Amino acid sequence: MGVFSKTCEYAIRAVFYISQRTHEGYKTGIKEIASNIDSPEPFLAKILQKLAKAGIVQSVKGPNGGFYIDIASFDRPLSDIVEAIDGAEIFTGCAMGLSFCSEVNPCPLHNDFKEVRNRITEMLHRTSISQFDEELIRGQLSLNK
Amino acid sequence: MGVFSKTCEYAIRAVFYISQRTHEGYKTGIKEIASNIDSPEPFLAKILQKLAKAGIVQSVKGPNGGFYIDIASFDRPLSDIVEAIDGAEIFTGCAMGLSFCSEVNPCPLHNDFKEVRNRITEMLHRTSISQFDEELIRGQLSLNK
DNA sequence: TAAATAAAAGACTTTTAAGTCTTTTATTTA
DNA sequence: TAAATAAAAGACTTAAAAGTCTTTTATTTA
Ligand code: FES
Ligand code: FES
Repeated sequence: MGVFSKTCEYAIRAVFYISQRTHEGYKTGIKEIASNIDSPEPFLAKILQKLAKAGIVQSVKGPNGGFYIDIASFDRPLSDIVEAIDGAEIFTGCAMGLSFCSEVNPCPLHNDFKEVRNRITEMLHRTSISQFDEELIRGQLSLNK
Repeated sequence: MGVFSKTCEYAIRAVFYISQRTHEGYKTGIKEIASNIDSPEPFLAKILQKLAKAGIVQSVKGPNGGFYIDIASFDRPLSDIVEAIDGAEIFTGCAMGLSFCSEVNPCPLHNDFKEVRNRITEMLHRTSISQFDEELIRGQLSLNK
């Protein structure tokens, strides 16, 4: 089990890929996205629908249609994707599954785990959707395999 | 979704509870453990069987039987529990679900995520099963709710 | 040694996550 | 305006995680 659900992993990879393609001036169809991020095509379709409803990606139907990211969305943080797919638990939940994390009656791992959680939160808030476009275009970063 | 599976959360809570009770001089039955860590009793039974096979907890059947932790196991790190239940993925896996994490062809989150993963790994290696016994006995830490 | 106790074992069910398929709707272009 | 294209919608299936139940085995104690 990873830190994010499989669905969320596909979502993040897809959004990075779409951002890169938008940066290059293209709208991108599901088939191309799926093959470039190594995900099952119909499942990815479901995920992109959800992201489109959340306003994280944009889409147009018909010939020359596909998915893209509008200027306003380029700077959205990765945390928006994670929250839309997996919810907020990763930002607030207890390491050991207590129903809520608190300073007043903490679990044994609380002090260490809140640092971990903060790091994850910082990473996801600091990182933007379009942040890696150039490195992806240059082929220095990987979204598949 | 948390960082650990639900099964693993129960396992950690149970082991801390058994350690505390062993420290106080008792063997503890499943019913008592389940009610004190707020877990479903028959599911916990399965989990404890697995931990017993892994040598992380010890058990004796029959009257006055139950679960306890032998002296040699007190100092085992929490990572042994996590690895026995969830496997090693949390220590080595890629944030975005690439089939392996590497420096040579990293995903966009690699540099940030390896720090997160290192923190989790350190926390789990540094923390021992018996480390919180006294605070648990004093009621300063919580394993339920 | 019989009865009681408590974990081990394994088959089973339920729930959730992951993945697929078919039909509909919107858009473009010939 | 018809044909082609591509996403949206929703019903559906499969696989994995979570949880339950019943029977067996080991141990103790009366
Ligand atoms: S109470 Fe468990 S992490 Fe805060
Ligand atoms: S390659 Fe993704 S975390 Fe290392």
